[in-house]
Amino acid sequence: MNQLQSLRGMVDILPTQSQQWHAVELAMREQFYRAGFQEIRTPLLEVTDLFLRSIGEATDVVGKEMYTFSDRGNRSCTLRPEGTASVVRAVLEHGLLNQGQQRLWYSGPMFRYERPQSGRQRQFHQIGVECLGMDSPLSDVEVISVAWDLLKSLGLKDLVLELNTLGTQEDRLTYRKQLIEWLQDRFELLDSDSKKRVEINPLRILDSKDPNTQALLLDAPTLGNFLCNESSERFTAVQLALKALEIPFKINPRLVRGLDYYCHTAFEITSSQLGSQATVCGGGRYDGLVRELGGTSTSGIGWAIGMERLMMLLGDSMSGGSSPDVYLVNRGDEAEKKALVLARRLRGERLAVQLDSSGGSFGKQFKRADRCGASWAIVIGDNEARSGQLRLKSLHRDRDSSNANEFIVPDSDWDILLTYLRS
RNA sequence: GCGGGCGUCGCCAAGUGGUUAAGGCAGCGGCUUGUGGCGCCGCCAUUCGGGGGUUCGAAUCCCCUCGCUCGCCCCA
Repeated sequence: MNQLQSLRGMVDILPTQSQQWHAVELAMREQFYRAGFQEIRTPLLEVTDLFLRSIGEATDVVGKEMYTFSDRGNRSCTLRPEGTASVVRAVLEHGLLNQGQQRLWYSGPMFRYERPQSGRQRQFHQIGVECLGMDSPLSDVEVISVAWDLLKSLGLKDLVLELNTLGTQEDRLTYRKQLIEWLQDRFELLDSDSKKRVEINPLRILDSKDPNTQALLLDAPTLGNFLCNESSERFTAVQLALKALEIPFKINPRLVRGLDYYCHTAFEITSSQLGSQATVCGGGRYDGLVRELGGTSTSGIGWAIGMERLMMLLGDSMSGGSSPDVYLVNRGDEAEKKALVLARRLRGERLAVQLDSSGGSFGKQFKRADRCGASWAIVIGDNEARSGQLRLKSLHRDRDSSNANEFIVPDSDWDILLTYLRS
């Protein structure tokens, strides 16, 4: 077929689904408002360097997944692959930290050039929060609880909170050294993917899917043993606070966030119902990022929820089309004009009004009125136009009963008309 | 980037070498140009993702290509 279609991995959200998106977004705004977060909106396009410096050049996101191109001024630009870097950039650019801590939320499309599959698209949507200038372990837990409660409030079940600590930069460096040594001693026993990673990204070998490698790793040194006092105390504090909030969690020592800027608390909320892309929410602490991007050392923590994955979990539990209150059946030149005017007036009264503008017999127009689920039909034909009357007909109730479902109202009697339509 | 599955009307589909490519839903028109939901009738793929080949003959076989989908890697 020569038919034009959307780019691979770019998905349309059709009217039947947009309803559910609105419902979810509304629920989220409400939660953010109550938790004291404010919205920030940043551009979709940023200077490539922002992501190189924040996410890390060795990561897959930067290495092979960015939509990068040169603009007409020959600047290297990138469609944002995630939200945190942009938010931090904006906060620094506008000096928001001079006004104290920041509790921000954002939402919008992100872009990653990957092979699409279930729960993964090239343009996808995230909604997330970023807190800057808050370094108590309690703030980790508060932020996690906002995500947890949010997902719970949408009626999701079977969620698992997975938790880990990545320690400080120094913790990881010493651990990394030890791990590389340990791996090099067993180099020949590793799978081919892991062999390539020994020097580049040894921590990720811990997450290898190869069963032999996994078996081997049972005896490998673990990051837990390399944590400094501050790191392990913090981790304990986080766990205690989660228990106090009665949020269940599972420690997953293999949970290593893919982006360089994470440290200390790392977490994911997963669902067994999502197939192989099980993470619906992921986040963690990133105390080094602000300085990395040129600000004064400031702690940060945040998370992001993948909207498409969330929608998959919700099924169609929150969908449901909207139908108009009134369908305006009209026929005849004079009647059409009156109907057009009436439609506007009723809309001014906050009623949802659909005007039949395709003409045809009354029978045809009623068919359409019925199909769109309107509660009321208002009929204006030649007779009504002449006599200054409106004919109302209830389309839902009283269909089979003997109750009257048709009423005649003078078009000058606005109050009676509205009373009917709102009943 | 690498594997597996699949591609027949807007949607769900039958059809696996032989004259006009079933059927259902949706849509449109009519019975009914002053009244909907039911019913009945009619219309709705010169064409089977695209290109090439084999054959007297292909949606059906072969090759190439494009797309979708699931998985790997990685992430939300």
